[in-house]
Amino acid sequence: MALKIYNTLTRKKEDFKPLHEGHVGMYVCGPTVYGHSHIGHGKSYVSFDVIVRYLRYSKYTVEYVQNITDVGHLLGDTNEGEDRLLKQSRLEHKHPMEIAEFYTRSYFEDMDALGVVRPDISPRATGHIIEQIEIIKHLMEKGFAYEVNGSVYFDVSKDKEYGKLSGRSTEDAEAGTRVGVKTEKRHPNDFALWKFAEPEHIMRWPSPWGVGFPGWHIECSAMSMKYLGETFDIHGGGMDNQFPHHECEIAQSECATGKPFVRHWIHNNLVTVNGQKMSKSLGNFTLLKDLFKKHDPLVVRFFILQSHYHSTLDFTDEALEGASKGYEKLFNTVRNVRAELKRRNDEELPAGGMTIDIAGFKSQFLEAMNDDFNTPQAMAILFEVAREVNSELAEARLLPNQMKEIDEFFMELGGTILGIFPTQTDVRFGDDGSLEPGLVELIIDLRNEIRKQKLWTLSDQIRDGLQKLGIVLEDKKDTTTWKRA
RNA sequence: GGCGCCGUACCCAAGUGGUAAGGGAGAGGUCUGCAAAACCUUUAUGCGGCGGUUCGAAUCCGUCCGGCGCCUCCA
Repeated sequence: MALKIYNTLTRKKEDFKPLHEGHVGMYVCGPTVYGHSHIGHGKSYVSFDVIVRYLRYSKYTVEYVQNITDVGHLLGDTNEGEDRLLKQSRLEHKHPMEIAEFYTRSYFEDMDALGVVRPDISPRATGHIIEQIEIIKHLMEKGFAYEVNGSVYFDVSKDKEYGKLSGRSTEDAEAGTRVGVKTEKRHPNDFALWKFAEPEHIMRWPSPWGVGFPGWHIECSAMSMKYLGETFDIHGGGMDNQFPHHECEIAQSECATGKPFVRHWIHNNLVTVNGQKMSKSLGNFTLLKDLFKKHDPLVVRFFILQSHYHSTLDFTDEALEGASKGYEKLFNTVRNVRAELKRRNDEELPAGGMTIDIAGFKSQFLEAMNDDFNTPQAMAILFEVAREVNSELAEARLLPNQMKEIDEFFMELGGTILGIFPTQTDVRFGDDGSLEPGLVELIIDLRNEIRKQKLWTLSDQIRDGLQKLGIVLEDKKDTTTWKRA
């Protein structure tokens, strides 16, 4: 079954066909680094991470580029706006580059925790000023841009296709423009490619039009095309960037090269908090670092993937609690299979007798993923398998080779593709190479001797004591398992 | 005003023409020294309301109601 992806450009689910067979060039708009990442970043980059992981699983070679915006762009295309990075640097009394560096590290820290695989290239906007100027020069030469007082603007009226992504005409946009705003632009929809720098503007570069800094949209065109070519396969980003950002990217890129810019546009939907829009201007955003204090980052990842990337996701305590319990249940199964496998690894038993159709479930899972990355559907499959496995496990009916097959199923689909299970040596598996597992197992053995003698008070005392240390014991039919709380 | 999205059980959430996945919570049961975990049963004759197309619609069309997003920085 072929992979289908919803394409914002055509508003249809399409068969995915890369430009060059077996290879995918993918660009996703990265963060502007002037603050810690919030749950919106989490949803966005986890969603695209699964897309990259799945493409790679599907045997594509993926070149994944995600920019770091370290130029603080103006709030709007007029001169009265304020540079966000500069504002933050003033607040923190640090050089803008130090601000950018600090929050870039913070960003990667949070993404690492969420299990997001790092992009192949994380280009910085400030490192590609020359490339940006080159595109602007082309646009000037071709008559798509004009200069006013040291700033350069894209002339929207010259681009007949402007509006094809967002589906809005320039007339529509004009009707919604506030009146009374003074501008040096010829048309309200024209956007800045290069801005003249006032003396107090710290981040500044020389250009053919004087000292200034690049406009907001041009960096993505410059960096994506530099690393992926003038036409590439997938461009992703948040729905809020569909207009004007991506519309402008298309305009300036296609007018500069005369070639189609992007084949598939993928937009992930936004996050709400308790039913309300989360935005910087409303100031109600939840930082990932704060959320991680209450929930395991992998639970957050699980929660995100439990809804489709194209749907809005409402962060409420109740929903997150539910996700946490669900994750615990699923992961318990994975952990128990692993533990049981380890315990009985040496047994030589005849194969066969497997009543769980692992191959069938696997193809159902892949079918869900092929249908525009339907992760909620895919995760439902994992739960169905877990239920059957738990059943068999409780009756001790599984043989080591069968458990191995189940373990591989979970690690491949839940681990490699969805990234919701940690790697095998993770502390969550109680197997991180420390002394602890051996000690706990020794205590369990001793306690089971005590239980044979029916010394319940003492055995409960041991269990409670371990509980306080964060070790949870579970007495099963003929064995006792443990996990970290 | 323009463009667009959504409305599925107490909560979260799949399902785009064939008779309602999955998770959480609740109820009952099994197992168990207890606890925990797990398993089984159960919880929407109905998918915002009303019309229409169809043998058949949560799914398509119309309309109304309700919620939201973009049009200004944001993933």
